[in-house]
Amino acid sequence: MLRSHTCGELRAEHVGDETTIIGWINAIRDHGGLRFVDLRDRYGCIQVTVSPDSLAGQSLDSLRSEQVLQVKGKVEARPDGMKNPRLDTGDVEVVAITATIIGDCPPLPFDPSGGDQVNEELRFQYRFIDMRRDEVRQRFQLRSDLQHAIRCHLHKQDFIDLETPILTKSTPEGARDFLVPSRLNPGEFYALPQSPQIFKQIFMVAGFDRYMQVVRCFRDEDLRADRQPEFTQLDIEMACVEESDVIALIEGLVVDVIRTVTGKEVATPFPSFSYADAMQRYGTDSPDLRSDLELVDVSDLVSQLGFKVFSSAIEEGGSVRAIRVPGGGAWSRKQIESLEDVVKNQGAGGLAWFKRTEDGTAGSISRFLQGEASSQLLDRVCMEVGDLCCLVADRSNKVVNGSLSFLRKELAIRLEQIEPGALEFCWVKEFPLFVEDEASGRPTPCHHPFTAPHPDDLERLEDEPLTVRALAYDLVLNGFEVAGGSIRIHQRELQERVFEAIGLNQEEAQEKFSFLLDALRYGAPPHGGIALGLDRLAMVLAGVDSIREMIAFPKTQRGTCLLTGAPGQVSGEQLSEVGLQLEESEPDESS
RNA sequence: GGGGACGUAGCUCAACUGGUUAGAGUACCGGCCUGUCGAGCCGGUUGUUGCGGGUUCGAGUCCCGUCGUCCUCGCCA
Repeated sequence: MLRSHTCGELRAEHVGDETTIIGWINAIRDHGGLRFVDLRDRYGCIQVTVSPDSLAGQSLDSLRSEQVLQVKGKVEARPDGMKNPRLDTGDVEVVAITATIIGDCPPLPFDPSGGDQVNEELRFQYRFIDMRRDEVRQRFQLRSDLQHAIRCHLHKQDFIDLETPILTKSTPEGARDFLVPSRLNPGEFYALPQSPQIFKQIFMVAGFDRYMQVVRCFRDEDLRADRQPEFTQLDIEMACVEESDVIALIEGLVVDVIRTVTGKEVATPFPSFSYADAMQRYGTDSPDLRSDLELVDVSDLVSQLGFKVFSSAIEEGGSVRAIRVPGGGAWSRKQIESLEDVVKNQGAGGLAWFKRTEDGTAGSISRFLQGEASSQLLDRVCMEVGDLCCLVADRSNKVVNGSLSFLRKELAIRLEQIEPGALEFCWVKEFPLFVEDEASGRPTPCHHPFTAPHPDDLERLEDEPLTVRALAYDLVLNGFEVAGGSIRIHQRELQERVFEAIGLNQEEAQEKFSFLLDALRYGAPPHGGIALGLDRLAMVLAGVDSIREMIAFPKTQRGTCLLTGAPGQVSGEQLSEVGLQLEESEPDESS
């Protein structure tokens, strides 16, 4: 070893010992003859003193931040009054006998002590420097601890960790696939997996009745703060289970690993909503329960108020819904009207509002608030004096829900309801099995085509497919979807009925999913599972608001890697080996 | 594909309604300094204002285009 100790481990008990340490120069305080050098590694930071008195005839110039320095010296107690209680190693210091720059470093492209304030572009371009920072190191330590705790927990419960292919087959539906050309089969392509869905079901047929894998997944879709084209899932599948078994397993797992990595206690069972309830009360299928604000449907009451925006929205099949803002009556007109942008961004025409005052109501729609309907409205929304009520009306319930769920988020922030460090889980269940595809008008799977229909709704599968609920469930944390799963179809006949409902005939289904359909014929047990977005969970636990912070080498919004420059061009030879030719990229002359 | 924000010294930012030689902190370089821990003191260097075009007597500032990063809608079974 080139070192005898790490920079974080020296304590008073080491005083008098000889030591050799290696670390990065965190800071230098130069007093002329005497220099203090803070040497840092993964484990901590220690003060080294370098002076002509201590150095064995060596002269040492040009020390600079982030050089890698090897110091041989003696551990000494710091003089009284010179100890640093903010450092774990602050009772001692290393007096250098020799000091050698073993990894030089030019002036830095950015100041690592600048925290997350530094331009993200630079941080990710020089990620090796960025990752030396404490905050960043701690995030990756947390992520590692999380994965370790998950594996321990599941290992103890008899789960087997199995791997699935990265080079696999493109399947229709779902997200866009990343494609990989096949040299041995010119003109044909592998796809990178969007998830190991079918493979894990095949494991169930094989009898590996408790499977887990921490696995990379790939989806070629546009990026977001919480979405990367490659991301990591904790993938789980279990045989001989019902929905409640999967839910119980995940609650136990999540509570255990969060306790292990953060020390926090999370109460179970988690609150649970049907999809319909979640949409009704929060306007979204991933409600953030850190806020207790709820939406209230007032369509039936406001249709009689004589306010045309409301009545015409309802006549056209839409709705009017409200959010009560406790204490919002104190907000200025300007503050309230700034909320309008939030709902307009989601397609709403505008924001209606009123305050309840001592002597009635005030605000944009108060002149319509008269009579019985008006007092019923105040009652239903539970308006008290000093409250504000925000309303959105639209012919599309989707717009009403969407805009109010965004408004709810904004209100929660303004009301300071979002407590730092809070972890509010909930389940959302009974998703629709299908949603209507806007282009074709055809039912298309809401989750994926192997999701089991709710047994109570089976008879409507052919005639009213859009009303059939699924045995599907999402786990939501602080408004982020962190896991999603379902009970799967394990009978080939039912699977064929579902394919039929989404417009896949037997031949097409056979062609696309023969490997699964065949497996289902050869003794498939009932099974179900879930996949948990590990980067996202880690992101919430770390208290950061970008998934990129939890990925060592993340992609930019345009899908490029700032460190490597990927994606890049390849040679003509490489292309021809895989039987590909690039289209001429000619300037667009469509004028 | 749509909407929005940003781009000024290595870094973080400033520069009013267009107006003198584009500033500050920090980093960097030089000098002083043997008990600092955000060390201190003195001095100094650093700019294609992302790029290209336009309007103007005059553009960091206004307009058009373009590139990059971020947020967001669509998209993400």
